[in-house]
Amino acid sequence: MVTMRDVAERANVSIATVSFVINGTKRVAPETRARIEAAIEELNYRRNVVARALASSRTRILALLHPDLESRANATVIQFVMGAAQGARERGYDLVLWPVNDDDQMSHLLAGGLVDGALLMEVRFRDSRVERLVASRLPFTLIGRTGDDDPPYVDIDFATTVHQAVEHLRGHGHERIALVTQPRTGHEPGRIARVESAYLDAIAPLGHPPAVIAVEGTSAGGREAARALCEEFPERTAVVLVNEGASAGLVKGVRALGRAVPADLSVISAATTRELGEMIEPSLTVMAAPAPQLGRLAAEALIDQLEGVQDAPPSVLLPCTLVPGESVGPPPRR
Amino acid sequence: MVTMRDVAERANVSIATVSFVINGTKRVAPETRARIEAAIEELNYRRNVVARALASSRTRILALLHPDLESRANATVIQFVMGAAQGARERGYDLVLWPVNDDDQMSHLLAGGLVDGALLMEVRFRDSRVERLVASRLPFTLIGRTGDDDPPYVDIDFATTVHQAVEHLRGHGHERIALVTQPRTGHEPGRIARVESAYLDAIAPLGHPPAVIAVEGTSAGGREAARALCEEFPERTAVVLVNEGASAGLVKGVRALGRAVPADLSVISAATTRELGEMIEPSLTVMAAPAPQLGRLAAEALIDQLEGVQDAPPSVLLPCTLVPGESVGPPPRR
DNA sequence: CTGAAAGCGCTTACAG
DNA sequence: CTGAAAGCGCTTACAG
Repeated sequence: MVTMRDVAERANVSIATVSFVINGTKRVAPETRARIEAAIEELNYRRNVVARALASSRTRILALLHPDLESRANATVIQFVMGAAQGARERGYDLVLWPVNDDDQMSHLLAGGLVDGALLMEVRFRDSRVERLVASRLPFTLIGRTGDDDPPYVDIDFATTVHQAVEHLRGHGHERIALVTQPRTGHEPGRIARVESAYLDAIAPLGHPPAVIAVEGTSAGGREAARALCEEFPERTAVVLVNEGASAGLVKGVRALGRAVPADLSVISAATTRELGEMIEPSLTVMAAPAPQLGRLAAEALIDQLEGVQDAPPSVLLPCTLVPGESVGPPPRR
Repeated sequence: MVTMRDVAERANVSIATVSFVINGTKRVAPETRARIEAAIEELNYRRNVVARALASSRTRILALLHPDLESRANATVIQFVMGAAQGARERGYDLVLWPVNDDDQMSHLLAGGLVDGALLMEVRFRDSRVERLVASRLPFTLIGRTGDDDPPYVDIDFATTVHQAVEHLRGHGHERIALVTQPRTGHEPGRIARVESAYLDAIAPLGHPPAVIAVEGTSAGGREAARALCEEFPERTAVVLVNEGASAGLVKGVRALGRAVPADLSVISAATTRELGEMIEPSLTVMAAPAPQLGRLAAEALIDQLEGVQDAPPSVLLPCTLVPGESVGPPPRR
């Protein structure tokens, strides 16, 4: 292994000077710099990142803390992860995956000193992991939000997204619009509450009572939502989904119950990928999640924080993008 | 920050002894050990992983080298990634994501000394990255295979999988079976060739000429395959897909051309997730890829290699699992 | 069974 | 503008 000492010897300088040149931390005479750069080139030297980390007490590694995604990983999640990895890499950072199940394990990892900061996925309304993170004194950025006065976060702008979805349906003449979300368990993702209130807000001017259906993010959940829609809310002419995993099941379920999409029921699925929309028959109108961008922004926001960049917005909110498919049409005549 | 020195002082021993206790590398008198463990507990000490890495020249970090997956990430890929992360973590290793586009960047990263070994995804038939990896002298495991005499790898057993798919269709009475794969570009994934030859092998006893259709792994690709099937190979009564991304498009396309699934054409999609099958209408019969297991096995194989574990099988091949849906039935009467 | 000490390969005040 | 030296927090022969 070629070390900084080898380079220093070849260039007839001290290792300190080599370090200054590599890091650009101090001005070095042009001739000296040239000698050092030549030596680096000739020896094909690469600075050892571990030694650098120990000496500078900065590892330039970020952790992505996430629950077990092996099973229920949806398409937006991977886009998010890859966006974060890409964003970190471009700034010279590495991203480690930390599948953590319990808070103790998380604290343990955090205390090891491997990472300079953390990205926390799937943030829930009251999230004990956030407390642990705060206690660890490690800088971090949330993906999603907890309560109101939040630490730095990036998130989908669900309020705007839901409003636009409702607006799109209104533009087609719909007035009785249902919402399909996920169940609010003790530790629901913070977004459920936000989505619901945005929905209530958006349909208020229409003068019809709300219809909220919460089901698991699975095909079975989607079919259950279809049944609820047809039986409990038969007057609804359109539905907004904020439940990626249930989207396909809902459409299949609705059609299995003898109702056509969009002739009898218009469907719009928010916070999913355009690819999902294309897979379903009829092609689903979706609001595509800005997952890759959010992943990248999350990494960048954290790095800005670590490097003390000024004027960096502490938090970012991005809406989804409407991608019209064939699942929205005019409401049926009665 | 609490260091090993703090622990040593409190327990009245040298830091060497603390190290022996923590790592279990040398026997230590029970009383001494107890004192040290108590001190660790009281001070809530955690060994610094960076210092350990530098001193032991083992970082216990693995790299996952992958192409840009931001856009075309399919469901099996994320399962694979998460499986690898999980497997590494359970053995006390960390997994960093390295989105690498060009070989130089890869060599550069490899030379930094951050990782003890690498996992290479999406291996192609002739893959220059493998050469770089060999040149770096870093241990690695491939996901997928290149040519014949391969370095250690884990892969889907495509031969067995395709045979089983054909067998399943034969069990339903099909004899004219087509194959849909991906295009063989200059750098095709190594699996395409394997899949094709397994297919040729499996249908040989049926006595009908092969029908191979290669399309992109997208909805558009799937529709193109549907057209090719209906127009160029109208006598085929069943199709085996080894093209996750084209699966939905193929079914939609076939139905759009007025042919029913499975009444006119039976469809089986290999190396995908069961979730994908459920999303499509009619529910697709799939051969579910053992992606989470393969990810885990890849990490474990690499770690075994790093730790010099004996009797560890150098390479692993796992077939997919049949998950019956509603897309396979008897061939149409003519 | 335990300790003193060298060393891993860098960074960073400090001095000149 | 450059260098000598301390130090980051561990591991690991070596000695006793």
